[in-house]
Amino acid sequence: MKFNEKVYKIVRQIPAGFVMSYGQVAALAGNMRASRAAGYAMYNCPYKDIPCHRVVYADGRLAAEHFFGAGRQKALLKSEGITFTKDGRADIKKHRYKHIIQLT
DNA sequence: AAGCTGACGATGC
DNA sequence: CGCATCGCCAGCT
Repeated sequence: MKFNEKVYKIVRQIPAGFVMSYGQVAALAGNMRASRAAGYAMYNCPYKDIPCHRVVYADGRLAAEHFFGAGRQKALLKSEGITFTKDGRADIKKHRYKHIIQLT
């Protein structure tokens, strides 16, 4: 299975109300340093059932508005219960999903 | 087969 | 704390 496929399966299993960093996804996909590759995988976005909006930067920042539209990702996350700091970052400290994810 | 690219992350200043 | 730089890895051309 390709790295990208793993990434998709992982991201797809992130429950609403939680977020994961690209690096976290990459780690679960097999390579802790492949955060960029994980982002590349998201860029492909082959399936629409992938909650790619729940994947954020390690520091809680959201992806560039260019991909989701102005404030789109933030709105989605907020609607799922994610809280934000005044800096505009997702409160990843509280909502980071740290459970094991199955790749099957 | 080789090089280029990018939804990243850690460090340095 | 914000900005700049370097290093990383998988995929694409």
